[in-house]
Amino acid sequence: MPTADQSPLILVDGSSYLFRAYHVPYLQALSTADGQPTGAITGVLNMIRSLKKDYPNGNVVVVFDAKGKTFRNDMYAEYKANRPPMPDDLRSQIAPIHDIIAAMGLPLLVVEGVEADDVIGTLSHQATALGIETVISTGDKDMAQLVNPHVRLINTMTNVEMDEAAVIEKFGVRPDQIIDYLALVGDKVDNIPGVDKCGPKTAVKWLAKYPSLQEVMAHANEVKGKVGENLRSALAHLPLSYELATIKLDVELEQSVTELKPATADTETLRALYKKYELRRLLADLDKNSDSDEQDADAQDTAGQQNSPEVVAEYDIIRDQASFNTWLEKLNAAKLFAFDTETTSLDYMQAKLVGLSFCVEVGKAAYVPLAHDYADAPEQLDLDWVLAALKPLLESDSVLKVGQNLKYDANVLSHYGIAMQGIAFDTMLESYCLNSVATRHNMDALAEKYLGYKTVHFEDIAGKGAKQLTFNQIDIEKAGHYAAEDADITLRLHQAIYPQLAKIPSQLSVYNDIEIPLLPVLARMEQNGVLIDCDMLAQQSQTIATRLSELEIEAHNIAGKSFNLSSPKQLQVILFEELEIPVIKKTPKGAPSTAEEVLQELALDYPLPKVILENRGLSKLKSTYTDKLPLLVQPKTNRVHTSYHQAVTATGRLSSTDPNLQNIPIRSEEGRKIRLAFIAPPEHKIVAIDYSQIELRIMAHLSDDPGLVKAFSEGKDVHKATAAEIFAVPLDEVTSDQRRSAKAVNFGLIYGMSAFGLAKQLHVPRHTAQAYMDKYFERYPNVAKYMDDTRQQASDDGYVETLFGRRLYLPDIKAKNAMRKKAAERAAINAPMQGTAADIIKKAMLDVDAWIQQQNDDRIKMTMQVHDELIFEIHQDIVEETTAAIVEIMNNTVTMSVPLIAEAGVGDNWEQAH
DNA sequence: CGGGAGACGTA
DNA sequence: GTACGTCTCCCGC
Repeated sequence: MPTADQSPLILVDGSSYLFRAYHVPYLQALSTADGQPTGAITGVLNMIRSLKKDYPNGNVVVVFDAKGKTFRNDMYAEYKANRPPMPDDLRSQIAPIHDIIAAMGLPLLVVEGVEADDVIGTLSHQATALGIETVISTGDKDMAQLVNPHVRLINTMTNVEMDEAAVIEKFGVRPDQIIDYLALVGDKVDNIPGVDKCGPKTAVKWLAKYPSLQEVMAHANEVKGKVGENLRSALAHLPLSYELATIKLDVELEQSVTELKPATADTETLRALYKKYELRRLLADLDKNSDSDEQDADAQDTAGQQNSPEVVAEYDIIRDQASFNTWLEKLNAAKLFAFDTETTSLDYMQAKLVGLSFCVEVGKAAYVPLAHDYADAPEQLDLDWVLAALKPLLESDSVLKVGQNLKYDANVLSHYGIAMQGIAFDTMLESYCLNSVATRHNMDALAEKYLGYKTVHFEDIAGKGAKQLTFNQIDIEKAGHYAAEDADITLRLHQAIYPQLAKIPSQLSVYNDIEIPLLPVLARMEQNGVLIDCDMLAQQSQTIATRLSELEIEAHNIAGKSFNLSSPKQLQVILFEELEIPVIKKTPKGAPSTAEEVLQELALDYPLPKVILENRGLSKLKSTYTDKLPLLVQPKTNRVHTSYHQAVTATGRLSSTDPNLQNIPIRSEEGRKIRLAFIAPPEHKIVAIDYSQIELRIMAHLSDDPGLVKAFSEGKDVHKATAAEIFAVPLDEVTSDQRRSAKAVNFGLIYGMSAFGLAKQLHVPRHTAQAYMDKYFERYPNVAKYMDDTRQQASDDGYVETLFGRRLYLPDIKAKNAMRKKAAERAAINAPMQGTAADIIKKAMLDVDAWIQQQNDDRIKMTMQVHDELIFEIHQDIVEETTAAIVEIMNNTVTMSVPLIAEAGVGDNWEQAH
């Protein structure tokens, strides 16, 4: 039985047929006895009927233009200005058509502000992304721009089908050149200006010589004769014509393509409507077929419940060349397939490939075991042979892949000489962009949330703990089911999540324009790794160890007994019970706190806290950094390779683990020394470039506060400027203490602070902190307004957004618990700033990486990202010009109402580079 | 052996 | 006051 996913999508351009049917002479004559014209109704309905006959499996969706102006009128007031208003006898037929289509149970879309073309473009674009075949039924030649291997046109009135080859035959240009063609030729009816005297022949001639409108325009001077002059004088308006001729692919729709499913026909309403409009043939059909029609509708409805976990799965385990070749052909023919690797380790640097799984069509997946090596493991296909056969496919840009965390698979495959391309979709990132906090984004959680399906867990087949097997030790049958299911589930998840994402253009663009392109960039950075001076760290560990034992003896002496300095619980007893030191603060669970700030304060009056503080700081440094980092050096590369996690944080930041390179010490003197061990290879320099005050600049931009914008635009020291405002003193009389307070206020604002929090931070009374804040909001009123608006938006919509439309949902914003609600409000204030900063540096990474790729010079490597900072290794011979170029790219990544400033440091190690 | 608590490293 | 990851201790399985 064919699954729902195979049924083609039939998009009907209702408006195009409406006009054409209206002008057909024999239809014009039709009307009801009381004079209501019905020719257009009949024409459109006949056409839908014939489509349903030609595509019995088809999922028919009908789209009409909405009344009123569209965005094209905003772009160009003259758009369609020559069109006469719609005749009344046509207008009166629209509502009946809509009613009848609705009663038939067909999805009907009428979207204001755009044309039917744009809705169709968007739906066909979504369908292509999901691997769904699409047929667009239209009489409009402009739609030829939408044709691709999976989208074709059918003119139902002439019965002419048009695929890519047919477009080339009819127009003489490829589908992707149709917009260029239309812009050059222009359109009298729609009032789109082209090039005078340039008709189809000339446009084709030009586009054969130069591949795009842009190129034609670039070479306008080479075109001779009168038409050449016309081309040159059209240069100014051609971009507009191009825009007007471009069908939108990202219209915001209430329902995504997979949600548009037929409902059961409302036979009674349909009968009444057919009677009313005297559509005798349709009425006769309805009575004749009423039973079977309803059955059809039911059958379609059931099939429409996609992603049902009940669908019988066919999982192949491929161990012979013939079956493999059959699958290879399937993959080659597919526009999109899901893909997963099975390996021996979660660590992409250590992982050895054990098998591969694929899925082209939901419910049908294959596992290719390659390196199962338990006793009695059956013979498997040769790993090198399989990889060689798959290499062209995996490296093809035009065969699209979907996976779950493909960065991992790409990293593993890179060690087998395969540079994956065509990474088009990643379900982990889809879920993350849709809602970063609704769920974790691992496959098990996604399958449960989006498919209601419990997957086989790795632990179910491998066991857990020290006895856990690695994948190569697992029985091929068990492993095959698990692995094939992973590929199958991945495709199902994609079909479930992507359409939801596609409904919101800004979220789709965060996915398509930031996260997906960032994936290979992060993979490259991870592969690059960073160079560590292990000897230096070992020496530091030695020094710290000596000091730690001194401190331990000292602490035991003061306490009068031996205890574990790193046990907060034992320390509590010593400090607050035995030494009877007063309790300053309690932990959330109610125990007396021994946190740093408490010990700092106690250190003024007692000797032990000071010793503990130094001990804690040093033991953290030793265990987390000086001892640990050398253990993480990969023998293969002699470098440390972190993992950047792209789907972890609520706000859009990256995170880093194994090791976390984003919390290497910098604040304390001893801590900073660890950065001395982050070194450059011979003849290279470490270059660190960070965005100065990026979050405050974003606050200035988002709030559009004149005072704050001015301070940044004039390149002032913004904390000093803030101090001058708060304390009402001239700029050059601001004391360092005032500047420090102002800085705390600025940071506090980014964190959604209260006067209480500020008071604690600054060690001033609450009313003093309140006075600072009042004064601040008085001097920067738009900041106050922005904060209020943000809180309001969070409360109204349940989410806040970054400048680029990345959303953070805040379910707690409606919490009954006041603490949680307040916390959600602070997160709401912080997220747009932290998140926009994350978006910006991600975009900068894309730009910088693209530039580095273009240089094609392996003396330039991007190695780390630390939220507002990028770190590079650059050869000493080119360090100056390369650094300048990267700074320039980072400064111009986005344009805001305040300048974005990147500052570079160069050195032999990370410490020097600061 | 797993996981919570408490502490502390970063932006 | 925001956002993270990792360490140790220590309880309970």
